[in-house]
Amino acid sequence: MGTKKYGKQMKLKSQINQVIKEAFSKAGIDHEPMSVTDASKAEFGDFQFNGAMALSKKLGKNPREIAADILNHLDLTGVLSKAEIAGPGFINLWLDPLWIAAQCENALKDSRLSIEKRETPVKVVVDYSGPNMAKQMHVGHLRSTIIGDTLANLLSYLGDDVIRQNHIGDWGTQFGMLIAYLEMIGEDGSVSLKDLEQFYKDAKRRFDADEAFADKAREYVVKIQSGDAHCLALWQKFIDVSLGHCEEVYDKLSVHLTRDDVRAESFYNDDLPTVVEALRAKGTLQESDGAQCVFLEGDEIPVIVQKGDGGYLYATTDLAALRYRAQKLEAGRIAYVVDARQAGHFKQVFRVAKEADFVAPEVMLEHVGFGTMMDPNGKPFKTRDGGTVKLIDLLDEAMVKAKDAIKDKESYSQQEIDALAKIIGIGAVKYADLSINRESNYIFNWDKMLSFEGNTSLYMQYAYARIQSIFRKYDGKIEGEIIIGDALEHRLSTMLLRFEDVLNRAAVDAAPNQITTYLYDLVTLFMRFYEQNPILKEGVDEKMKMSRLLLADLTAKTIKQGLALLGIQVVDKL
RNA sequence: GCACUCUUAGCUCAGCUGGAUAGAGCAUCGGUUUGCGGUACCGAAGGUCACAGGUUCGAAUCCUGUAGGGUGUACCA
Repeated sequence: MGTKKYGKQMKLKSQINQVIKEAFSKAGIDHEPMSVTDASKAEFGDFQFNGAMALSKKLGKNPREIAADILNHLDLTGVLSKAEIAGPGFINLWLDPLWIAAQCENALKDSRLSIEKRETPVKVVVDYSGPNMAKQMHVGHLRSTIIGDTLANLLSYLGDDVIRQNHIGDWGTQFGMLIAYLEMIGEDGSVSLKDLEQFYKDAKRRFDADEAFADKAREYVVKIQSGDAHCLALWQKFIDVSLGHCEEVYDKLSVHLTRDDVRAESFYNDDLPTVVEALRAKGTLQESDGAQCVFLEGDEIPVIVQKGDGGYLYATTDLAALRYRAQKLEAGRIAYVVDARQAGHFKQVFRVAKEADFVAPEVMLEHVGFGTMMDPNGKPFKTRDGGTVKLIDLLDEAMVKAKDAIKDKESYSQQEIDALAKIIGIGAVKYADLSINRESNYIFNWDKMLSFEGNTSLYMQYAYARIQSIFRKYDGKIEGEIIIGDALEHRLSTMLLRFEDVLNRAAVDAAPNQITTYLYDLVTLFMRFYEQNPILKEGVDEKMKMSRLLLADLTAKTIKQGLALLGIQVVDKL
């Protein structure tokens, strides 16, 4: 048992790849080996190397021969303990239980679970949420808000320098109407603005019915744009209140957006003429039907940056924002967490920005698109009368429904129940969204998301609480080492070590569902382990008890950390 | 019209850079020495991965075409 001398080193796959690479070199194979993959079945080991088949043609040898050659030079003294050739030339790999155990023990000692921070952080702008100040946040903002926040959490955790940007919509003709109405009502606005949706409707009704009011609204649009102090003050008041509504939602969602992250549309106002000028100077600008356009090679439709009447458009603002982010913020990666329907728009804007040198060629521009939220019938999510569902109402409903999931309500105070309901309810809504492939549409289903069964936040939270209950019951010192006793312990501990790779992969792909899939697999495995390998029961050997407690502890910590990245909390008791 | 995208079990979804007999959950059926939280665990059944070609040693995955759905398509954002 004296071989646990391995340092703190993770990135599981890359370590195994390193072993393979060394074998290649010793065997004199002058090719870069492909990466190992997770074994497709437990009986095939922990990982598998499939590169022998691919090399067959290049080396003019049959794949099993090549596999044998690699295997003969494979170092089975450190990370790996066993390797076998199977089928046409697969190499199945088993990790060394001692090595696994040592790695898990190291992870337990480290507050970051041995997850390394990137040595050279990338400055990443994550643009998400972006609500329109004229209206209340509705379900359409949910996905951007929580996917974006998760991405920001994740990248930040992995060591990137994350800059959150909330590109709120605070500019445009509708604000003339809204502030004219605000002024007409004459109060400070805080009362009537309680329900922005209603306020908007009232203003619109007035606008349509009252010609004088409509004129005033139009006049006010011009006045805000020309910097009229009175109108700007009204406008500012309105934005403040509206942003306050958003913050209420962010707070409920435990989303880390603050006023410091706000870079509103209006922030770029002064830049818009210079963006157009810069494009003109580049010679990419062309007039068409009175509008200033950029025609991109191969695209039918131009990017219009200035209207015939001289006004600017959202493409102009996006270009200004891109330039600001690339040049002022010095971002190396800019991610837009926006509805997939805007794919075409971003594709064009990104191209223009690069071609105009607003953004250096090496800067990664990505549209992190996502699908639409549907009702259980597969239709876009709406209220019964066809209106949009206010996000705050949806979240409140989630908390109400969540109360049913609490086990012994009698043993909690009302306050505790409310706090629990928030953690459960909001967690369920977020998890349901984050656990499906970002790019596809998803069907919103209360019963499913608030179930204890399947890949849900409650199943995770339950597993976590159950582990905590083991520790409450044990209530003693945990001292000892991890012993990999059986196949399930082997699989569980290996799974625990995969966490870092999963996070890195999810960060690259901007895919939160890779994290949830992992957590679900981990918890399922733990539940099986726990069922089969008693921890506190009579007759369990003391050393095994300690080992299992340690594994349970690391599992709980991994669940907690994984959920934390998704912005979901855990509780010790459910 | 053109462009983009999707189609995997009855339902909801995984399936990572192509790899072995395509995986989960729900629903259905059956099981678990009073079980450390049974809101759990185990098992059975269930798929021509829309269809047809192609590339490859190997395709749900890559390419082409067909059918069906969704979305976008110049002065809204």
